Amino acid sequence: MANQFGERVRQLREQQKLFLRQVAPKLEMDTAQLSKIEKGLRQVKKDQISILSNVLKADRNELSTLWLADQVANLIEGEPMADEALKMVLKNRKNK
Amino acid sequence: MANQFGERVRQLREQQKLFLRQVAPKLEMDTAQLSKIEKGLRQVKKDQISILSNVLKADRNELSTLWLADQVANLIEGEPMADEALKMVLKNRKNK
DNA sequence: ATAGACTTGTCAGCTATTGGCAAATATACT
DNA sequence: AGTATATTTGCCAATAGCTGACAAGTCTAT
Repeated sequence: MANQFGERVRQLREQQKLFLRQVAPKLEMDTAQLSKIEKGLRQVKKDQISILSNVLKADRNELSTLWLADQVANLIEGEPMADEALKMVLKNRKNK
Repeated sequence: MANQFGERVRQLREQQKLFLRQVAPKLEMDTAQLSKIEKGLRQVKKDQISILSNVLKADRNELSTLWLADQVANLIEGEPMADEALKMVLKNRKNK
């Protein structure tokens, strides 16, 4: 299961030398939840992504992109027609 | 909301000159449900896709691809970082 | 062994989705 | 007009899936 988002959050948090205990309250959750988010076992809410990027002094677009890429990757994982479907989506997007 | 899958199903069903009433029972559902599926208001189950492609004499891969493309399109719709995320997913897939 | 950081498990409560039916609408035919 | 057939829409109980909250667990260092 793709979890680039959670891994990056952990990396950023450790770079800032912050503990789960320090970050979790900013998101109004406990350390257990944040731990699961970093491990990809729980979903983060979209509005929590911008809070996270503030607390971790990260680029909001970077985190949003990683989060979305994980969603897509999980959706298509194990799907034989994944490549064709992705190409189709890209093609349809360009026609706009 | 993307619904290439449902539109194609309807097209195929009409080409085969079949009524909802004739197709729905093969999927163990009523006409209302199948109608909603064709309109993209309800999800079809994956194992129903192959049944549909048999009944409608269609290519299972084509329908699977359309279905998956819809899922992805709905997931990323309205997301500012959609293009970057899609590119990231494609790039990660190639490294395998 | 105590403390601190993180992880894991559980589960009630919440939310979203589904299945099934009934009623409404649309279209065609007499 | 009315009748018949096809499709659509609305509703809601049942189900499935997810979340929040807490407790208990592991791991590491002192």
